[in-house]
Amino acid sequence: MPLACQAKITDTPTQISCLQCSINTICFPAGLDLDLRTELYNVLNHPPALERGEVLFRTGATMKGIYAIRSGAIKTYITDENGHEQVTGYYLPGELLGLGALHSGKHFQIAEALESTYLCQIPVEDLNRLSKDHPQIQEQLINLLSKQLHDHHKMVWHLGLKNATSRVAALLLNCSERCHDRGFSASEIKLNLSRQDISSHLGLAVETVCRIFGQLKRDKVIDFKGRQIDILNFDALNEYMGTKMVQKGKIPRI
Amino acid sequence: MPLACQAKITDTPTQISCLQCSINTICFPAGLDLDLRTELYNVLNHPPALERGEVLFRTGATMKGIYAIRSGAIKTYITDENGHEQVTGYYLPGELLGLGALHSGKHFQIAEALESTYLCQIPVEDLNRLSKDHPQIQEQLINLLSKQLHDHHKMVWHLGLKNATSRVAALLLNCSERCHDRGFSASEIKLNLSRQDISSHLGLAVETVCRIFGQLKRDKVIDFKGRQIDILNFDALNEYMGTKMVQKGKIPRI
DNA sequence: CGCATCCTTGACGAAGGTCAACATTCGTGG
DNA sequence: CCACGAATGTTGACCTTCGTCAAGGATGCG
Repeated sequence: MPLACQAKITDTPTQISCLQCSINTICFPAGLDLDLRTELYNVLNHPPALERGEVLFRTGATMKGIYAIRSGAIKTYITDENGHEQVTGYYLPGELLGLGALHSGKHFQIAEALESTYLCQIPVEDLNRLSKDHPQIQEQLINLLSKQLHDHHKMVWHLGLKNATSRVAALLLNCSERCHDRGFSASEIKLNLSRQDISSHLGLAVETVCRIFGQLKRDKVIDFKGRQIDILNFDALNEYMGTKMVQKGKIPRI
Repeated sequence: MPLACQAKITDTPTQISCLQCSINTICFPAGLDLDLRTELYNVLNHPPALERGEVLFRTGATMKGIYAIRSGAIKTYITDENGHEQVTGYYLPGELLGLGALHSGKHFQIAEALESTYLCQIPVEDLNRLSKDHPQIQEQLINLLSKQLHDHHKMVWHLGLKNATSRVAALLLNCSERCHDRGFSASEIKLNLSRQDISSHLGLAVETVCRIFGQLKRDKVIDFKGRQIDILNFDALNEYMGTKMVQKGKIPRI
């Protein structure tokens, strides 16, 4: 019986193996008998790849399943009446998507691929069916939900930071940490959000994000080329995120 | 067999009945047999009231159980090295606390009572034990977690809004909605956070929060006396939260 | 190659932070 | 019950940070 997905671990977040995946505890819980493994293998499916700009689900759509990202990246956002979008989340390989819709069965946000993205999906009906008979699976689901909740608490913390630089620093460190947790490099990260996406996520203007990136580069805290970011000085970044840097003239003009 | 808590529904969020409580589906799931009800009644306990300023749990503390607020209010916050605190959440009667700690067993934030607060608690070990035998309970827990996740997505959205007034409006509307969901008044809310707490939560200065409150009062969008807030014009508040209000001179000096 | 999209930088003004003074509320002890 | 002080809330003056507008550069795609 082959495992469902067997990608290799690489240095930059491209493809992820089941070992690093958020839902591997669901797909392949420890100490499971062969029958259940087989059944899981049968319900776990791989939708066709999403191309950049393609939408996985929209606001109000019925939840079809829970998704884990195998490779690529997804952003979630909401739009107001004027079509103006605000990014609410950014998901990396190995991470789960759309769990906030479990209780209502309806999605609240729009999920869009930022690049070619491969997913694993477990359809809700299969999940529900298997859950009924296997408390282990439910237990894992509870753990995953709790973990996500924890991550979101962190995000609320980061978004409540008072100045632009600390919010940018928090985003970079958060992304770095998540990459690291999945076995990728913590210092060389590909943040495939446009500057526009980043600014909308953090509640800033695009130009402010650019200027802060530029400043961090000049200060040799990070280096970047486009969306490929290299963190050079974690300590400095942590200080920027903390309260220390609320002093005068940290980001002078020119 | 008496039910565990039998408070009455009132107009302002003081005490909540089990009917409106988040965890009533856990305490008393529909179609449960008498044995399980009895067992639930036995594990559900009521810790002594917390007084204003008392701490329910701290960062790093072992999770003892899941808590629902019967009456009162709780804020959660984190502190940096300098002891500066940042509020990350605000919890009303009928709401759940500390679910983000389920996966690790350790709390990440500090939870502190904002006034005299009564709680219901289900100890983790009892929850785990009952969960093993009763998939219904686990299912409910999954629903609750998913609901919270959804709420936090909203919070991330609100905190990403670009200007101070819209963030304040979002907080007020969010609070109003949650009061309404629990059967309380949507327009007359007691937001028992200090201005300091609000500002720290929204990433603003205290003075800014005061000025925005003052402006909203002058514009007859809200009225307030201390922490008792009366929403007079929901449409206006919604517009403030949206993008419309990013025009010039909305908050002139005097 | 040419267009569209994204990124970057500058100049300027407005929103919001900081500092300071004062008002109000609340809790405590006389 | 009042008096006092501490904590909290409010307002004003001033200045920094950040948003806006505008222009130009880089990148990618057909």
